[in-house]
Amino acid sequence: MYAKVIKLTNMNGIKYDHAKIEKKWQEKWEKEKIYFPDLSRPDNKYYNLWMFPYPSAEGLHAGHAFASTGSDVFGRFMRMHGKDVFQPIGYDSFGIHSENYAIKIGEDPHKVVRRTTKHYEEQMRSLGHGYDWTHTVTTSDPDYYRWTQWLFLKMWEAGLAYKKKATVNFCPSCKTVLADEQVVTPAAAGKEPKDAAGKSITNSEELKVCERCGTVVEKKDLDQWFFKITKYADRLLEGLEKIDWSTRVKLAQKNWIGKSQGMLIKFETENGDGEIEVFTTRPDTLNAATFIAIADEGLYNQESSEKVGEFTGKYALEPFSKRRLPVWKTNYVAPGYGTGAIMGVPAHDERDMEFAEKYHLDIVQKDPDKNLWQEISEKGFGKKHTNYHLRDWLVSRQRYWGAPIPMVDCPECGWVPVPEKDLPVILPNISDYKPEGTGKGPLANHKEFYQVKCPKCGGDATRETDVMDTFVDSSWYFLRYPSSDRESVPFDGEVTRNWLPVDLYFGGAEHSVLHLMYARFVTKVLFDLKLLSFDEPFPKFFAHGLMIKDGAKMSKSRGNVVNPDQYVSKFGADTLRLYVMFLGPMDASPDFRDSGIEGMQRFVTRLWKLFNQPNTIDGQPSKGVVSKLNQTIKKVTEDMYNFKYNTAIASIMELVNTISDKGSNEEVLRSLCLLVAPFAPHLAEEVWVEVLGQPFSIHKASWPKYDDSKIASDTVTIVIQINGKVRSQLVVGNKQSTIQGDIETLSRKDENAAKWLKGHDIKKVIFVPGKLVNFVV
RNA sequence: GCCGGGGUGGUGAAACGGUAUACACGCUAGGUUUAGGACCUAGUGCCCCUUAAAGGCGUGCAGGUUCAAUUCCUGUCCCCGGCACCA
Repeated sequence: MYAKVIKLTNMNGIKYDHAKIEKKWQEKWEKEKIYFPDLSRPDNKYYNLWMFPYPSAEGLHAGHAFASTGSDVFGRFMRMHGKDVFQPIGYDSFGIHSENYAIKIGEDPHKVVRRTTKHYEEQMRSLGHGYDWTHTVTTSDPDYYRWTQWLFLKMWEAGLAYKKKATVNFCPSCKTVLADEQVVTPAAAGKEPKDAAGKSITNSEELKVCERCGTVVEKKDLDQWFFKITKYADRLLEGLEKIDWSTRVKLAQKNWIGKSQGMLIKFETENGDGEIEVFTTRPDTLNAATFIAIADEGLYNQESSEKVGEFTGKYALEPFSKRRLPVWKTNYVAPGYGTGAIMGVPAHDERDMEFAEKYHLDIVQKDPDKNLWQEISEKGFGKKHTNYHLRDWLVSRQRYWGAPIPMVDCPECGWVPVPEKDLPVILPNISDYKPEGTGKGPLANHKEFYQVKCPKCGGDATRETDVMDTFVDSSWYFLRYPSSDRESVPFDGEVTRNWLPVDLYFGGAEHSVLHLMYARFVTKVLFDLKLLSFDEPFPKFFAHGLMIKDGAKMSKSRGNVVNPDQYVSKFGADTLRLYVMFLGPMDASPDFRDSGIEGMQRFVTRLWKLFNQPNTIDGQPSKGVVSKLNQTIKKVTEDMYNFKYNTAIASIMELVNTISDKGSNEEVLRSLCLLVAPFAPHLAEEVWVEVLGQPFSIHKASWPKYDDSKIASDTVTIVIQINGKVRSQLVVGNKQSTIQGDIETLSRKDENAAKWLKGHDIKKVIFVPGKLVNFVV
């Protein structure tokens, strides 16, 4: 088939028609179902999951392409290792993002989501990802949210869902409450901080804003639904020990859970009219306590950076010595944490010291006494106690675009769950879906929705009009994918047992304490309910970096969002895939630039020409080419497992350079094609089938193996160092390079080295076989 | 403040005890082309030097360990991220 061509010259005539070839194989892959594994046969299962996107109006941007390609490349790599890779995709389509956009353009969110999900699907197909399009999930579909509501009922049955009046975070712009986890620093939100009127705030120090819109949150006392995630605090902490996640993400969760062990200690007030209980992690410093500080909501909410206090006029008694400790109201004690009261120990706590100095309180120097831990509990003054930073998960939202909470408030029976058989509670189509910020959601204006009969007693009752937080939708979606075709259950027992947990979860680190913790919590609850056989959903999670453009995180507000479509149509999906994977390691934050992608296009063209007009040599390729090929297979294979696709591609480029220079044969080209396949699936398939004449499909072919014995090349360069400085080099035979005597002799004969050795005593010789020799003189 | 992750050419980056800058981008010169583009060839850290050879200096900064340090250790500065008056 190949003519004998010595030099790669005059290849300008060969064009790679990416549009035609990519379309051709995308259709063939779908027709032949090569990415649709048979879920009834799980022997070689590999569940490869990328965090599903919320379908925005703008569509996927290049950052999505970077992340999703990273996931897809690994899925292809595993498929070429004989795994039945299940790689599903879906849409996190409920929630404020989609709803706010619908409000902005004045269109029904149902319609908006239908349009945006369609656009996403087209974009993801155009990138050539190996998704199983027969198992997609859309969280705003009644078929899906029916089971989100089912999950709520399970929480209720397990005693883990409750409604309670509490001081909660409220976003005046989104006109809804937020979970603690959704209240973040402006930097984390990636937004300019704004006040309730939408004006930018420049003094952004220590501000807490809405994760969605960047508006400074307010505190309100409202009746809200919570999930008791605090009950799982310890289990969530312990589970971190057994999962393969980066320390960075694990620590973020650990910090968020914020476990601290200490004691609750009671102080009687002076005139015997009560007692004050404090939480402390340092009961051993009780002897040095000089005052009691209690939280004051009013002072606390003033958000003063300086410590402020007011003396209450009361005194509390230190339990052992009965010392009189003044009781102060302050702003530096958090009301919601511990007992909302602390003992002030200026000698052992900087903050207490600052306060004591400001208000001229006593400062007592006493050494800590470890025995106090025991003595306090023996005397009954206090007891050991563990506190957590983690709060219960606030799941209700006074919005429209979410799954209605399936509960009914009956004047006779109290809160009654909607029976499972009556699910889903359909979200009605209404036109007045804008939030009003009255503390009630838009559904509260619709009698036809909330006027119901009590499922228990049949009397008149009121349906809950709040909907669920989007993070409830996404807390269990990975369970639904393999069972998306089941109508009568949220997830099928057998399929779930066979295909879960997820083998590799690929996603952004920004979800460290939101989605990832909620999903772990929900999994543990379902495990306890004996509905799952595992209690960690994602034993391996890889956090990719966030793509940068012009030095800043891509975001619509900055106007630096790159749409991949134009690059797909101009350069093709393969070039774009290779380009974004080549930018840097997957966990870095690559900067997208146009000039780079043109360079990658050159590489793709070179590849295409190399395969179509190869400089084939008759018979066996040189040993140098064989050794380079084996080195490359080894390097690429190792890099793939570490998500260092950039260096994997670099070594493939090196191999291409070597082949261009020294020639190849069909066997070498086949291996090269296989190495390229995960990155450039279309080009590789075209070459594999049409040029190399191999059976369809390369994506089910075996990943090439390397032969250790063929890695070594004929000659090796040995570095000669004198006192650790490189002075010369020797090119010697492979065998000779490991013989110290030979190398020493050759080094002395080497002109350059001899110059440095002349007139010196050699004190020591360090020899690293096959690498270097170092003379110490 | 505490806890993570980082500071390497003009740029993205590689090496992570053993030739610092692989692989690319960009740039310079030459070839090819009617021209441009594309493509091909050569060069490209800094200093000294007409050039080359040879040499010196170079991985934020200052020390240390080692025959040998971007890599290990100590101190320090800066950037990014998480948590935070959480007692």
